[in-house]
Amino acid sequence: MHDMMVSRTAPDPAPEAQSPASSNPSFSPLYRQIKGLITRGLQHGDWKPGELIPSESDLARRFGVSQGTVRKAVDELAAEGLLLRRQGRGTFVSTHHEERVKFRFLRLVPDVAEDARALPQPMERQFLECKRTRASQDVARMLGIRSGESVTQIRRLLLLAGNPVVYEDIYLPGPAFRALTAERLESYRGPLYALFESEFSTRMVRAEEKLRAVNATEQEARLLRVKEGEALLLVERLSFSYGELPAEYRRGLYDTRHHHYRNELN
Amino acid sequence: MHDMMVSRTAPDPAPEAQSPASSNPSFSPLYRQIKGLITRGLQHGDWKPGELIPSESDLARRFGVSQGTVRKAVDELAAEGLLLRRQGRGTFVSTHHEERVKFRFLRLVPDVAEDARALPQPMERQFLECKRTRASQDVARMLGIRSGESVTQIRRLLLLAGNPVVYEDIYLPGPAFRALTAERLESYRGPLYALFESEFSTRMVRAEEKLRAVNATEQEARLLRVKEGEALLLVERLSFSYGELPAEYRRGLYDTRHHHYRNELN
DNA sequence: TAGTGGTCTAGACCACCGT
DNA sequence: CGGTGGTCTAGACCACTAA
Repeated sequence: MHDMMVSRTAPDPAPEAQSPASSNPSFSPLYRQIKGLITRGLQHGDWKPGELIPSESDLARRFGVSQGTVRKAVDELAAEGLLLRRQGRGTFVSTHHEERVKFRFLRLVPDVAEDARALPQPMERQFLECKRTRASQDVARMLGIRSGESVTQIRRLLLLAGNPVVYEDIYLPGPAFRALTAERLESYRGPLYALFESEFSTRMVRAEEKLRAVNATEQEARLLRVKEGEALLLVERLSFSYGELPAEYRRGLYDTRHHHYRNELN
Repeated sequence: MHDMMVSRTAPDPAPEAQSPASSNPSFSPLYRQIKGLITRGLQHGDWKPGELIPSESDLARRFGVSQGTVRKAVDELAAEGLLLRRQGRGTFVSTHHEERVKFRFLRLVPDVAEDARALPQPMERQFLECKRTRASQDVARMLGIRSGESVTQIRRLLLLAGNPVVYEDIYLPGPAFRALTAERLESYRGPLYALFESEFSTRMVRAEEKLRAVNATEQEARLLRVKEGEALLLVERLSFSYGELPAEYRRGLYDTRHHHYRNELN
């Protein structure tokens, strides 16, 4: 991260929250430019997940703006989950190692959970496969690569008290995950995304999911120990790393007889 | 809404974003108290959905605080969807009549939708029933009333191009909806929540959904024109009005062969 | 006690909307 | 043009953390 001043008329590259009929479309407030600079610092690896970033007053000095302007930029980044503020300590780069944000993307909760907001107890994992393969047309389209390109595929089960609840295929693009092995997956304690972050420099920032109900095939039924034809929740997830880069495609089948997918609408 | 000053030490009744190990738990920043006062004004009906609320400087004068403090309060309310800011015009009470927020709670989109963020075209509606009945134990528990109390039940289909896609039962608590009839439902153009807002003084502010996959029963299969046993997406929704008041319970079955439920994770 | 984020203020100016 | 929300500043003080 370099010290640098900032212009007051540069356009905002981020398409978020744009007025459709803006009189001056090439206008970006200062704090958004600061936000962009901080984001670039995160992408570039100036500060790694879990690390402390410079204080607001420090950043304000570097960028040549007031602390309030930096504050607004950091506010938005914290709201998007890229940064984590801790009063009295400083501002940290978000990480999937954080106890508070573990399983941030898993919305499956047991029906009997007394408090739906409580953290789910971790499930047992069983890895069935971890191999290099070529992207099918579907997978390639989701990941924004060409079909036939190399991807890493993980197949696993999640179990609760010995009962399989989730069966999923995970696809990771490109050569970044070449070194990933079944053994490493087995030995690692903690969320997959924490592993990806620590050892493969890929941090998942946000994700889009598509949900549908499907009837279990014979193979799926066997693995999840349900009857063939049983209704399963199919969850397709596309995860993005910094800069809206598609970094993982996941296809999960959830047994929802004793669990449900929880969502909040605002 | 009365003019009134505000204390600097009153506790924050809202449990949101509380530090678990706060040294001084009975501390609430000024802007949260202002937020509470505005929320109370909304509950009390001082400003109705779609109406303009007083300007920030006006509110600041009334409450005896600076404009920046009011601003922060309004920012949060706008982020929660209770208010809508429009530069140059003012701040408005959110309404389900807004073109931009119609079908805010319906996450079902056609598989072929080129832009997932595009507004779905409105579906045809077919009301099967609208009657007064007694709350079952399940429904009563969800709505926070006693079983046996009077509720209004609506049963309907949503269709796209003549094909049924959603079959749902809607339960509304108490006497507020006594006047609701099948005829009114049939004649009304626009989202249900807009009708509830305009004619029954009930605005849905947020909702929680539980999703699972179920096999279609014979009756469900007939209504949705699918095979018996076909996997359907069961969506249970509990909607809340101002002040976290449960105001609607909904049990919907979605045919997800050509549609999916879309969700974003952050 | 020093340093961090969190709140609050007062004032200036800008972008946008309706008239 | 006046009024609204939106941005930016500078400075004061508070709450919290760690040493």
